Amino acid sequence: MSPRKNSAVRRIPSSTKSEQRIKDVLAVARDVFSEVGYSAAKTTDIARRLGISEATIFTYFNGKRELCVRVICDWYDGIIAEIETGLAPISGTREKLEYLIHAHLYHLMIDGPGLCALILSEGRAKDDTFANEIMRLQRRYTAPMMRVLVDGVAAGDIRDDLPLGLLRSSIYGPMEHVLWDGISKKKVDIDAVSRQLSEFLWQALQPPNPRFVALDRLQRDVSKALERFQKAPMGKMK
Amino acid sequence: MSPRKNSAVRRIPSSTKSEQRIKDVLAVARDVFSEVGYSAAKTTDIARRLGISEATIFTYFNGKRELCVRVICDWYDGIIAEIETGLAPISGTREKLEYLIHAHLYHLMIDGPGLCALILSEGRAKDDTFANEIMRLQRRYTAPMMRVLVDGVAAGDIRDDLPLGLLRSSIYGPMEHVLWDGISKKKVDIDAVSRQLSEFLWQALQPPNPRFVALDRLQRDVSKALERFQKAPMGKMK
Amino acid sequence: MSPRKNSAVRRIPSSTKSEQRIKDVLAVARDVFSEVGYSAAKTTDIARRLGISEATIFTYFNGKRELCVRVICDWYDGIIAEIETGLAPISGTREKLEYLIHAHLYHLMIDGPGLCALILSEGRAKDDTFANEIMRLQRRYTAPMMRVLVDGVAAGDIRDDLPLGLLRSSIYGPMEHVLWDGISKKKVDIDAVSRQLSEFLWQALQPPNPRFVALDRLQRDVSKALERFQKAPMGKMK
Amino acid sequence: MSPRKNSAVRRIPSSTKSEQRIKDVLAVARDVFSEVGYSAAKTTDIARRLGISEATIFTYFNGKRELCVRVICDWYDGIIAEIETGLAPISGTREKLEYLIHAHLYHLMIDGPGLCALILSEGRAKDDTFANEIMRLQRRYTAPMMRVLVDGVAAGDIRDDLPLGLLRSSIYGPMEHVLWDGISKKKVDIDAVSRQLSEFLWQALQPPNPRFVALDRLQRDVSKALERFQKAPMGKMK
DNA sequence: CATGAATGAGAGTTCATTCAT
DNA sequence: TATGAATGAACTCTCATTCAT
Repeated sequence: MSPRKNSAVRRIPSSTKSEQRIKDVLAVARDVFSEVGYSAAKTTDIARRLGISEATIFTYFNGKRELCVRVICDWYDGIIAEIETGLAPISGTREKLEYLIHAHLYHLMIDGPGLCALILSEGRAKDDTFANEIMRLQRRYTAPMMRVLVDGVAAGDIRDDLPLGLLRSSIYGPMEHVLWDGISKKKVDIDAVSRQLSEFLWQALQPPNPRFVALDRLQRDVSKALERFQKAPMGKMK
Repeated sequence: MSPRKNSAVRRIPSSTKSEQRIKDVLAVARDVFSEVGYSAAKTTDIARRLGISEATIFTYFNGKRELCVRVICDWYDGIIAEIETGLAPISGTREKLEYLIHAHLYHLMIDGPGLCALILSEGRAKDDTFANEIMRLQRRYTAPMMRVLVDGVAAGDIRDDLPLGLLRSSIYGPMEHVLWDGISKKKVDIDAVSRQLSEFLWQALQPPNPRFVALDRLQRDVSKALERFQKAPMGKMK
Repeated sequence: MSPRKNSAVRRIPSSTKSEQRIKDVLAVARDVFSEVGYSAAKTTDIARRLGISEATIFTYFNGKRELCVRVICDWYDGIIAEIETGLAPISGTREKLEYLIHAHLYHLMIDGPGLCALILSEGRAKDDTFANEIMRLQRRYTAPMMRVLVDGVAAGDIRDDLPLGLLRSSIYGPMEHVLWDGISKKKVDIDAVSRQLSEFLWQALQPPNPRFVALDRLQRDVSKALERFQKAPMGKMK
Repeated sequence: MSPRKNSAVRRIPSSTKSEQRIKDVLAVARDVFSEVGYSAAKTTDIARRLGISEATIFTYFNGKRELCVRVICDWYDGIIAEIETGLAPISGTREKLEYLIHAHLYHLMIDGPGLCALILSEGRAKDDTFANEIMRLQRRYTAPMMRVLVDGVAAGDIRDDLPLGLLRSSIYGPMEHVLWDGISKKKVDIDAVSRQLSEFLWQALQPPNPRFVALDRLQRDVSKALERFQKAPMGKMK
């Protein structure tokens, strides 16, 4: 707790004023990182936008990297809180799913693709102690959705024949793509897309009607058999 | 194919030896870019791994950017060719879908997520002429899948009540996520996952049984009504 | 004078200390550019002579080019001011001419031929926005002389049968050559040379005595006629 | 004479074919050096224009510098020869002067300002053994003009009260300026300019009429005296 | 003799970071 | 506490030059 200088701890200030400074810096840093990505972001730029000296930033943060981590963490924290709050009063598996989809699209759309890309690219920085931090947050972030799925499975609303991880990927994956598309296009109608997507996914998440599955299986087998037959040599069939 | 002519025309290598060099450089460059991303990749590093001088790299490529573009293009070209070849003899909407899913997972799994992230993050370089190149390739890459979807819709195999773009996102999105997960884990059973995923997606892609949809609607409406009722003030109903 | 705003805006130094640094850098840069010319000058060298880091130079100037421009501009500015001040109290066309000649030789002799050559060779940098700057300064620099010539012509002190541009060249040209010679030789007696040169030029600038001109013309015509006659074939003149 | 490799001598080839090669290289090199100056000229560029390998150039010349020297020397040699030939049949001091002025302007105008600047800037390369070479050529180049001046003085056509060096500078200086101006402007009418310039200079070169000189002196003295008088304090003149 | 290929030795520039004040 | 000033350490890219073939 005594003031060290060599390694990690340096953040001494704690007054109210300082806290405000930190918030200001984080806010601007978020903008900058979002706009241009981690490596193209310049501390000079952040300082200039704030109208303060570059050195001041380093008074509060141990470096660009740490600053970036804080930005990402704060962003996650905020969204997680909001989503959890919003989810609480909702009941019904499908309703919850739709809410989560809408919320995800909404927040990422608002905060822009910059942060999204930032997290994606910076999430993998091999050597780093800070990829962990992000992973932890990601787990926390997806936790509500996972609970919805688990509960849905337990209640029989959701099929139990596929691994949960795959389901999760099948929900968040499309959304990321949609967001990605959204960058180039003018606008994405979030309400419409989230409704369509949740319908699409809901259909996929239904416990498959065994009859249908069997039929489907039959159709495929017959089809394959037929194909094999047609390709077979016509040879000596006397 | 023909000796490059597009940009500031450096020297003009074309012999067998040169071509080998180019291949070598591209191979190593692909590794490096995949591992650390565009801006963290150092030409120094590429040269050192090859055991050649940095200058040699610049003899064959007009700069880091061009090198990176070539890496990405070559990678795409290779995969596109393979996938198109593999798809040709397959018939049946569902079979084609499954093949494409499997192929996508397979190739990206092999080449690692690095390239994937590379393309994703470098695809958005605001000002650049080279985002175009990537976009073109991406379109070419997804073309077969799009054709399968279109044909499937025409044949009545696939629902026509959702925009094609959303379907595309709903197919490639999950795969990306799966691949992303695959990095941390040791191994992903590609065969299993692609089977599961295509089943999941197939169910979602079915033209919804009108009866089911209606039932679903009914269930939701009743559910909501019930909820509203339960939340209503119990007040003066004597 | 005000904090620079023109180009890509690096940091914004303005205190007394910074101004001193800027002056120091400019002084050394002037030396280096003068000694070896623009492209042979190395920023490393400038930094080493100052005993500072190369990076420090780039803190104050946006690049080698800008630095060079500043050097040239400052040099011009200084001399222009001095010359204009010195010229003011002088009256008489011939006296003004002699003063300007002396001042030009004096300043350029002191500052060495390096800067002269620098301006000459860098003045023509085809594509550049900075050739303009130099042209503007050159016009300002020669303005006093031009006024003297114009006034002299008006007053009848100076001949009006030759284009002003030619007169200007005929005045500055010899001086440049004299300076050029001055490099190799140890010393040039500026006072003597400027007296001789102004006498020489004064004679040339006189409105030519029509009588003399006519005589001169006659002499030449006769001379030519004679020559033609002597070269003519002696043939059949019996 | 045995083949060395370490130092200067390397030019082994001497067949007719080789000589052609050398000429070709020199021709192209002249173009390139003229166009962009010494340091911006690239051996690559020269080679490419010739359609040969860079290495070939180095087979014939020991380096860029040497190549440049050869270009300059050859250029001087050519012009010197032409001028001397052209001068021979001309008689009359003034006629000779006019011829030399015209020839100088003509050749430098044709070969462009590039070579001119090249010589000017490269003439001063402090350490170099090759500035000498150029100086020697320059002396040879101006020799005819010097002889004209000397003879003119002897014949009483040209004033003898000024140092020859000054006269030379007063002749070549204006021409250089005129050429320099000629770059920016579209065209210079060489015939007109050389006529005007030689008239101007001729008047300046005349032995000054002693009567005129005396008058001039008188005028100046009186003028100065007057001025002094006017500036004098008006004080106690009772 | 000509050259394809490779490179050493820098050049200018950038930027996160430090530190005395 | 806040900062003006300075910089070390890299980075991408250039080019005259060499040398085995």
